[in-house]
Formats: sequence, C-alpha cells, structure tokens
Amino acid sequence: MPELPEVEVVRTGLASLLLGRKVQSVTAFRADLRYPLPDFSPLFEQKIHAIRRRSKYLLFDFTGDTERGEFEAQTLVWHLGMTGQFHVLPKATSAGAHEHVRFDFDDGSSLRYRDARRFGYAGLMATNDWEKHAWFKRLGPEPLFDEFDVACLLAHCHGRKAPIKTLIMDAHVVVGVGNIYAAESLFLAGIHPARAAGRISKQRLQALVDAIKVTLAAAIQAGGSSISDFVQVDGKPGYFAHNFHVYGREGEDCTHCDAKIRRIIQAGRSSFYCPMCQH
DNA sequence: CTGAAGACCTGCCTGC
DNA sequence: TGCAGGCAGGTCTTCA
Repeated sequence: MPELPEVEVVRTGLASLLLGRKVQSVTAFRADLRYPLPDFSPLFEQKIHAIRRRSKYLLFDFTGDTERGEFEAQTLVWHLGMTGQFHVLPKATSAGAHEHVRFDFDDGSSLRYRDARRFGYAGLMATNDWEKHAWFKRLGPEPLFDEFDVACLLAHCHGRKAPIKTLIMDAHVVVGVGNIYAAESLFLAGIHPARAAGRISKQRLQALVDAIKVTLAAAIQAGGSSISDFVQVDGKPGYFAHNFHVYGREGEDCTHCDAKIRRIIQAGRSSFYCPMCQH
C-alpha cells in the first residue's frame, strides 16, 4: 500500500481518532509478520499521546504513566510493508481477513492491523532513543523538509553510475520516495529513469528535488493514492491515482506530447516514462 | 565500496 | 471452469 504520502494520510487519520486513548489490551493473532512481533505488554494502561512519522514508519508515542506507576516512555514503531492497513473500529466488530494484531482502548474502540502479504513489521522501543535503532540510524532526510535540497542530492549522485530512479528510491539518499512517486517525479523533472545519476546537471537535479516535493505534497493533499488496496483509516479511498502522468500507463498517450508511455524493468521493478519528454 | 538480483508472502488479473 | 504465470506500493541480504 504505502509510500510516504499514504503513510502520512494514515498518520493523520489515526491521530484524529486515537490521541488520549488508553490501551486496555493487545492481542497478536500470530507471533510474527516480517519479523517477530514485540511483547506488547508494556503498553497496558498507557495512553497514546502523539502519533508521528519518520520515513514510512509510523511512531506511536505512549505516556509511560499508568495507575501502576511510572514507566520509561515507549514508542511503538510500525512499518506497513506493502499491504499493511490500520482501521479503527468498535471493539465488537469481528476480525477481518488477515487481521494480525488488535489494540483495545478504554473508549470502546479498537485499532486493527491487517496485512495480507505480511511484509509489515513492528517494534517497541524507548521514546528517547528510537532514532538509534538500526531501522532509523542511517536514513536520509525527509523529502519535504529543507534538509533535502540539491546540494544533498548532488553529493549522493556524484560519480554514481546507478540509474537516477534507483538512487532516489534509496532511503539512505532520501526517504519516502517509492516506485510510484519516483516515476511521477522523474516525469515532472523531464529526466529519464535509466539516466546515470552522476551524469545529470545540478540544474536538472534541482528540478528533480522540486518535483519530488511537489509530487509528494500533492499526493498528501489528495489523501494518498488509490492504487489497488489503499484505503484511509475510515475506509475511504485515496484519490491521487487520478493524477498519474506515467505510473501504470504503459502504451497510453503521454499527457504532454504525442508519444506513448513506456515500461522498463529496473532493479526488478517496473518503471514508466515518456520517451519524448524524459531524457 | 558499488550495483544487480533474489528473498520474504499472498492475492489478483490475464491468458490459455 | 481451472490453472499457470506474471505482477503488485518495501526493504533487506547476498553475490559478483
């Protein structure tokens, strides 16, 4: 399901429903997803006081403050993989297909995690040092922050023969750019996805930085992409798919010229581009 | 170090 | 209708 915009839309939806909720119980219906699930028992009686995002990870911050006493504040880290979904439903609602974990709260609601392919994963870590965890310590900048700029991208591209598309999808370079938005950003910037990263001018890399920011921001604004099974927390679909210029449009007309959109395989993934507009 | 390929797992669509 | 094959948004590991 998710690239950065989808995760951000899920984060907003969950925050609107779950802040201040106290955990009554957590049930895991299996021992692992991609990795073994953590022991959730430290979260018992704790309240969610913030829901944040870093890269494509959701971070649920708990208070550490319960009737049993004070505990070190914990952060529940969750990655949705390809098909993970969170839904907030009344406790009485029966489990759906592929529902692997549920959190029951004090107000009668429950948070359900569903994930058909089980590429998702979760971890529980101390709030004051989650950034030191292996999942985070080598991540690149957030694409929508000022820290991601042309100087940063240029430094990673220098001397690299790897295709630019592979490079912008590398989380050590910049986080959150997945297969869909990489394709869309490269189209906007007029850069061919197979072009060697080290052979692109600073000016064109600047255009790419701008295109990534514009593309991701527009997708968040639109409520995420409705590709396949992406749904928001309340079950409504995202709408960004209606705005795709190249992704999933092999053989169709380019939106800017008379050429047909092409598909190639890079690093085992489909890449879509316009042979006239991108070089 | 770099870059490519395979691995994880299930569902859905296409074509025979 | 049934079934094989290809494909899917992400990351991590392995190999040359």
